[in-house]
Amino acid sequence: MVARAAAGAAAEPGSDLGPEPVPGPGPGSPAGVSPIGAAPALHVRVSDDLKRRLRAGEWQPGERLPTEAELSAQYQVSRATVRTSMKLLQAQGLTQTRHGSGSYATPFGDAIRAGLQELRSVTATIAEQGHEPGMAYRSATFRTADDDEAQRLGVPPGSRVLALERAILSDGQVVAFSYDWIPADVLPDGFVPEDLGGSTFAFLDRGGDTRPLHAVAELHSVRSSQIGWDDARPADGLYLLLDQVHFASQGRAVMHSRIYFIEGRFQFMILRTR
Amino acid sequence: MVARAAAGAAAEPGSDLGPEPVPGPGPGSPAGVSPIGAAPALHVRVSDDLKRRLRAGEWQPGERLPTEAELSAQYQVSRATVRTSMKLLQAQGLTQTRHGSGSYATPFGDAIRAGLQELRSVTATIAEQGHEPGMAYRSATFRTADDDEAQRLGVPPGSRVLALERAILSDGQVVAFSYDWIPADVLPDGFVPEDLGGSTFAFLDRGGDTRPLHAVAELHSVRSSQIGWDDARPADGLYLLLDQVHFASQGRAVMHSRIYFIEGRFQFMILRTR
DNA sequence: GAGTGGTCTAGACCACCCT
DNA sequence: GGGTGGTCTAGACCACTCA
Repeated sequence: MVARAAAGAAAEPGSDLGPEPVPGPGPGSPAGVSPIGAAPALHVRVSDDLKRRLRAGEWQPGERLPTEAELSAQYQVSRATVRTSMKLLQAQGLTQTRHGSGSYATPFGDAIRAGLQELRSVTATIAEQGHEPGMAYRSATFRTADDDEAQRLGVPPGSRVLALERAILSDGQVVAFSYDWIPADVLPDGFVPEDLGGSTFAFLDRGGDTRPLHAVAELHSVRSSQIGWDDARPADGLYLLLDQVHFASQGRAVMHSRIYFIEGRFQFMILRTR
Repeated sequence: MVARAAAGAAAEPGSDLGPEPVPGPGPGSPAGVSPIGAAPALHVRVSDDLKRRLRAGEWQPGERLPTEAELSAQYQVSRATVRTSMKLLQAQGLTQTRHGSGSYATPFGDAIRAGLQELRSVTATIAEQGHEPGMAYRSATFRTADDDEAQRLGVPPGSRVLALERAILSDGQVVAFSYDWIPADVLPDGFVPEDLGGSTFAFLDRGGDTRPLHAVAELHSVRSSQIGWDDARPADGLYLLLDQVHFASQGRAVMHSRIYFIEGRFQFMILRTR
């Protein structure tokens, strides 16, 4: 059985050539230098390059992309890898694929972006939408987690947690009130609240093994006069609540957030696909 | 080159054996008969069976599932197929996978399911959560689209649209009020409202080129006494509004829906990843 | 260092679209 | 009927985890 001796072996380990179509269209491109660390997976590089070409307008909305076989030849990768890349594009709503016909650039394109399914900090989302994010801390105190809170975070009842209360701003206007709880053992030794800086997300990222990878979010409609503070509160007391627990590797819960978005001040978009 | 003569060829076409672990746990199960039409893909059957076993409690939350190699042997499929199945489970938040360690049943479990990012009909979501979906039409009438409506659907102002008003039920209880608009030219010749049947989604699916592939959804918190009808309305008038336009192939808008979910009666979950 | 998931390849056949 | 995407297999090597 089994022919093919020298098969297997993915892309040569040393191949640090950035994403680029091999015999492709333009002449030798400047090759986007990969910063440090491990190179992204092949299918990610291919996908990134296809994104670049889409942005560059190589295929207009509705236009058909090259066939999988053609892309496979262009990038010198297997068709399976091309297919994985195409899946990424589809998931981001950049292309549509029709069985027996081909893959097409979607008419939407840039419009999307603020998708809820992608785990990003609120401030990052605001920035990406072209606004100036801001943050106003109201308090940052250590407390003892009550039973309910401990359960959400998967820590023993009575554990210490850092409780935060913040207002999230966009172009100087309050768009949300955020209540966060972070288990004390997630924080580094000698931590003081000042270390948090602007984004808790960025802070957890720096921790290495506390980097949030997933969040399980629940959505609710809430009306209350008890949420928020000062005159930033909306008159009607109407909020969209994003109640989420963030998980790092190992399935470790690193933060529980309840973000009350003031209805009408923040755009919530979701691209739904199947 | 190329050994293996009788390779390739997926599962024997005739194999209508429902999803079941081959040498697996329980003794020969009654094999859920697949109704009509094409059998689901192998990886879907495997995935469905794993879901069944998860529901049955074969692996408790946090517990490790068998390795990919083991599952590959159990189901007599390639590891690649097992991996595709696992991806489905992950996307639905039922399992988490840790590189070098294994796949684990999530601590969330059943709660999830209603993942917003997956485009499914509300009735399908209800059914998948183990409840009995229902639908009560209040009206189905042809109207002239106003400018705003026409723009959302990408049809000329003044076009005819079918306007629907429905209540969505779960186990006999109203969980949402739905207002839908479908361009008349999406409907087949000789259409009468009775053709709609239970799910508009299923109806559009039958149309071939009207099958919804994407939806761009917006979320809002709404409080109003004008939504809904009869005594099914909640006292506080609080709703979570899912305002979405469905697109079929070619980027054609085929339906605009505003679904007002009664706060507290429907679980909205999103698995956010990066 | 053994075990487990992550990535990638080459090849095969099927289902669907279009001309 | 030819072309295109959809599914599946077998095999290989790599990266990570954990005892």
